[in-house]
Amino acid sequence: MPEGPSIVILKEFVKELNVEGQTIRKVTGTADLDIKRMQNQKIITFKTWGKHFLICFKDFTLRIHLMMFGSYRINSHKESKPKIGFQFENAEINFYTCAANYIEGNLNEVYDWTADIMGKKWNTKNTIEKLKKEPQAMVCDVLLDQQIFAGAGNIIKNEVLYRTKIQPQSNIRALPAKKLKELVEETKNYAFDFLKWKKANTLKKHWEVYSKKVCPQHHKVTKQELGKNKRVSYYCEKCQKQYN
DNA sequence: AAGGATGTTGCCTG
DNA sequence: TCAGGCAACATCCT
Repeated sequence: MPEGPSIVILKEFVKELNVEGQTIRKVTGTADLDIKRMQNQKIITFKTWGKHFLICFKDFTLRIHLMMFGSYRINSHKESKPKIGFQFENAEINFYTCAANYIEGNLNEVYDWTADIMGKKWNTKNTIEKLKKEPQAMVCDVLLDQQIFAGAGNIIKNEVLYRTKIQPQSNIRALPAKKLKELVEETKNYAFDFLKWKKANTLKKHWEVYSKKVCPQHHKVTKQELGKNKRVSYYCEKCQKQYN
């Protein structure tokens, strides 16, 4: 489910319900949280930041993270009890297998909106500045750093590195300025391609290295756990260059 | 059909 | 003491 673009799709679906400004009739669920707090409260709006789905109330916000296995149903439900579910006068939203937490006060004090790769305030220059502060970092690590590329996940990481022809172990400091800029710009470009393909149900079809055995040039794809986080990197040793 | 994976947190250990 | 490692969470696809 996750990665930023999928959360944007969730937000778009939810906004179509036109429940912003409406009062929640009933909140149900197994979440370890004071869920009754939201009952009879008016929803101001829905937002996203990276992989976070945000339900905003007057003085607080509910943050939902779908993690690896999360799912949701709109105007329907699964057989299992939702982790958290909302009933409106004419609509229903249910979330399963997610992490839910309250954020108190002003969201702008919690979130750096310029970090969200799907957001309006995201910008190349700002992101390059952040990257330059971590010259020793590997590109496979920074692409998963939510403070820099909020919303990027392992699919985006691998596909962007293939597009930009950079091997995942490369260090930031070793990338020529032009290449660094390309890396940053392509992350946003790929994220929006991801959004478009996900909506069309054709995302997997467009994978060039992620979960693939061969790249589009018919070279063998290397699969390796790399970086601080030991997440899997898929890359082509022939098409992608190692910088260091 | 067992194994792996689009993610993150927090506990345990050396 | 604290950073790093790793389990936990929980579901669906291959």
